[in-house]
Amino acid sequence: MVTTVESGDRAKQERRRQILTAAKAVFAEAGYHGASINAIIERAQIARGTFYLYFESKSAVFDSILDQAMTELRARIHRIEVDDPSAPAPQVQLRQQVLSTLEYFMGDRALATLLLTSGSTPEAEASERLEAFFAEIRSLIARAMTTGMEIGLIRKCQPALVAAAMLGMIRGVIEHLIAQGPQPPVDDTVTEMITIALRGVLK
Amino acid sequence: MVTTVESGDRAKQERRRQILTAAKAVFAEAGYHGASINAIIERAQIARGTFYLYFESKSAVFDSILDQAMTELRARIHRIEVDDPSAPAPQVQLRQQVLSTLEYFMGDRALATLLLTSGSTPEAEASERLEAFFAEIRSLIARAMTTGMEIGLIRKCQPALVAAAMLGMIRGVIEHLIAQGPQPPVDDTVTEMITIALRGVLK
Amino acid sequence: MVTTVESGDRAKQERRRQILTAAKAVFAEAGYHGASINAIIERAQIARGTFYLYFESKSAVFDSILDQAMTELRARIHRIEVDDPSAPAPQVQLRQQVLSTLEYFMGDRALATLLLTSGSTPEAEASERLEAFFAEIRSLIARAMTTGMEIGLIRKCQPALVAAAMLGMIRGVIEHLIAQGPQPPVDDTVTEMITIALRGVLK
Amino acid sequence: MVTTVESGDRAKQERRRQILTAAKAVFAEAGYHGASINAIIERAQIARGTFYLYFESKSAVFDSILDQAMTELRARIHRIEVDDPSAPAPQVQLRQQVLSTLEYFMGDRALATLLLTSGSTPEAEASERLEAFFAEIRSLIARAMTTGMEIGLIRKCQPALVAAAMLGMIRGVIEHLIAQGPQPPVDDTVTEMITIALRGVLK
DNA sequence: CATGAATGAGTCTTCATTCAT
DNA sequence: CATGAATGAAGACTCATTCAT
Repeated sequence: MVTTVESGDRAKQERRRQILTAAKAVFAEAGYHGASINAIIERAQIARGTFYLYFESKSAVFDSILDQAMTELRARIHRIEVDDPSAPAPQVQLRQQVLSTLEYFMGDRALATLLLTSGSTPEAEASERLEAFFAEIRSLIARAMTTGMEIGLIRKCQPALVAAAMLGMIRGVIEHLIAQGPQPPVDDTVTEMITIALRGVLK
Repeated sequence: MVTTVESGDRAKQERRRQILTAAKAVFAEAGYHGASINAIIERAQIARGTFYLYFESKSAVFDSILDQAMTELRARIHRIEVDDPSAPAPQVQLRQQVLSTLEYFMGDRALATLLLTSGSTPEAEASERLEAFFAEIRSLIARAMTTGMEIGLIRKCQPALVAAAMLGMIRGVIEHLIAQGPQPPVDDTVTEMITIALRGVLK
Repeated sequence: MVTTVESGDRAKQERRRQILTAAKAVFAEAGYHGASINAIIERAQIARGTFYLYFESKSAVFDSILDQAMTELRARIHRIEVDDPSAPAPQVQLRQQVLSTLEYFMGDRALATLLLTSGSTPEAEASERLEAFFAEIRSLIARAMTTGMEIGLIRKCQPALVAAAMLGMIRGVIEHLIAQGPQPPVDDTVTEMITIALRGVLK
Repeated sequence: MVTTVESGDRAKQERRRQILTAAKAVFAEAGYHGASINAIIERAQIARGTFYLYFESKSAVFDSILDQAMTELRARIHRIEVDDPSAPAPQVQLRQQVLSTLEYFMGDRALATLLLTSGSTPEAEASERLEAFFAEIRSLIARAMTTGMEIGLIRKCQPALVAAAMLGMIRGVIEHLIAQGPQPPVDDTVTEMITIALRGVLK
């Protein structure tokens, strides 16, 4: 009995995943408005009603996808620790976070596309949260800049502007990697990105 | 008679502009799918049928807007001339182009929003052309990098990746400026942007 | 031009009427829930979108129908004037009101059916107002009873109960008339109804 | 073995009742169309499939409820016996039947609501039978009137019309009692009702 | 017998587009 | 040229019913 229930639950989770995956792909291809429940259920190979057995509405799936992605990303991105001597060097921490983030996106192209393009999309309330998430990251970068200036690591600059530029740069690179097709050696890319950010392109 | 026709033509052009302006605002606010013909004609103060007198379809206005913007931008962005001794120094040329571009966007926020967010939106064929336009710019930057490397101005780097990063950075900054509200001193911003790109943020 | 506009308005009113009539019939046949927009537009010979050009929603038409009916009925039913010497005798007033009401219903069977059966139907807010309307009438009758008792015309009784019984009786008679088919001589019916109410059926 | 089967049958009957009770409440609250299988099974605390183990369809439960009610009512209402000297006086018989009917309804408000409002509801075939049932009662009253006229007890009147009025009156009163809330002294109400019917409200 | 996941026909509503005036 | 009434395809969502476990 217990086994039955458990396998039932597992099956349910499986279905949910299946729908989420289909929805993610459709949203990535067509955007929130352009995506139709029809397209999602066709891709997921389920009946119309089944969709609504697992999600309350179109915007609910959308929100669910973005929320999960933001959770995953938050787990990969933190403040860089500069005071704790037991922590790795700042540049190592930075590299680690960028690498981890890029790898996450490369592992789920559809999701990356979604994250990059769904800043618009009113209607779905998660969209605002996505914007808030980006603001959060910009703020993280800005504070890193301020700290860096204080400890003499970073040159005098406008932290907010630099943060906006950096986040844009990251997005640009991710877009580039996605457009490239399959697995590029993310490692070298990270090195290049960080170099650009820290030293620019001049000789 | 000729005068009448001419003034008629001028009036027609005026109407077209009026619709385009309204549409631009609506598209910027709601995105391609979220924008309704209704919203556009209300904003333009015209009747439903009149809209279709000037544009074939919803996507036609959208395309028209993007096309015009791309034309304007192409007029502001060129290859940087390094051989011609009569041309200004490369950094001056660069600065001029970036400044002109930013000023164009600041003068038309709605359009800037559109350009930044309409990478998604299938349906409207201009969206692909927009993607092509961005590719064009990335290619311009990439070639500038290659040239720069050849003449020993730029350090060894992956031009395509750098181009993606730079374009992303520009988009990030424009987003930032738009979000800021009214007229910031674009001039300083340009200086900062170029500094980041060329020298990074390290001291 | 004025003529055109006016005829346009008249045409619009005509359309509205056409839809209302169709809707009334469908609601009467199938009840609020059972009635589908499909059935209404088929009966009205219009396209789906046209319906929504004239009414916001299904419940809006329903409300509109009931509201209009209640307005019409209110115009036919008033407090019976017993003090004013210039007014007709109470029994004449009563007869007049009952007659007028019955004639109204006989002139629009579908509407009568609707009024008689839509006490249930939640969802449409007019349904509550209909219930309130019936309560209003019951209250009118109850007060008439009280007054009648005071002036010694009516025997001692429970006004509220009598009111409920009387309203029920009226509804029962209307149902009966509708079921009968075409034009019965409403006049005799009214006489009988009033006689039952005032003197009962005993010899 | 026999015992098991019997207890099984009894349990089955129990389940059936449980579902009927739940359904009755839901139908009374929401009407036939407004009632959902979902609401019924939630109220009955059973699984979706179980419902269909006991009833063929939604309309089948509905029919079953109405049928049972009609059976119960038929057991309470008969022709009034005027010839048999051993029978109670006609007015006593009348009183007994009205009282018994009212008590039945007061003991099951949900059912009363259902009976009063389900005259509409096509779809469920029992609705027609309900209409037939009402016709049956009207016919009973009409024949009582005719008989009454023949034996000089009732004044000259139109039996069919009087029957419709009387049935309407009964329904009006039941509605009134239900709306009142808990147990009013049904006895006095019956007296009033019969008085109205027989002698009217004039002094 | 009981369960509840799955189904898909059907519902209301929106909106880009057409066309008679 | 301008208008706006009319259209109907398409979209999101509900719910009675079925069936494998």
